[in-house]
Amino acid sequence: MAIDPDAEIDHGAPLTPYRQLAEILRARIRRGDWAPGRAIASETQLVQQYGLARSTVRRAIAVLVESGEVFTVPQRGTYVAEKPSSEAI
Amino acid sequence: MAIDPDAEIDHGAPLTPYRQLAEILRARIRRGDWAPGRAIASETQLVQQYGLARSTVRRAIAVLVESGEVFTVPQRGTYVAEKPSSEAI
DNA sequence: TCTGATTTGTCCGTATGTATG
DNA sequence: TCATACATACGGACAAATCAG
Repeated sequence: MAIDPDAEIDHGAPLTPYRQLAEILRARIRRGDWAPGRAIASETQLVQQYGLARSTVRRAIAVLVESGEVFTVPQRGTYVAEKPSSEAI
Repeated sequence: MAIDPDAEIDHGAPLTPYRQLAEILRARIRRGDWAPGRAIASETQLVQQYGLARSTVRRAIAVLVESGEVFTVPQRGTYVAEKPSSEAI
């Protein structure tokens, strides 16, 4: 059961908003919205797109950083990590 | 993994443009585009070649000045430093 | 001496994005 | 939600010095 990359945040769902967003972003990366090495949407854009607080968006990103799927560069943005065993650039 | 001397600036990359340019210039010097004691391209030329603001170009040059790879002469240009332990002039 | 082109030096303001409270 | 701070990037403007003619 894959998560819908185009899903929206459901504040009434059992899963907390930040976990929902983490799953959505994960699905969007898998779909190819942002290629490895490229920046995902900025925090400001995600705040506007999903109607969440900045702190919530940052928490969602932190989940993906924790799992090594993305990495944040200070004063630059959040980037999709390169796949471990995949085709070279 | 050597940096490509012919690379272009990628504004979407994690590395900031001025750092990218610093690496490119470093690679070009190593390649021999400009010999030790010779002036590298002027700030204006670099602005045109790489599509960056002059302040960004200057910041990139500052990186190389900081590391002693080049030195700037006011109203003259930026020159490639002589190699520390190399053949004399 | 003068003029114009070139080059670096310096400052301004605006915008974006993250970091923090 | 709001505010502030910091780093980065861009664009513009002007100054000062150099050099060629």
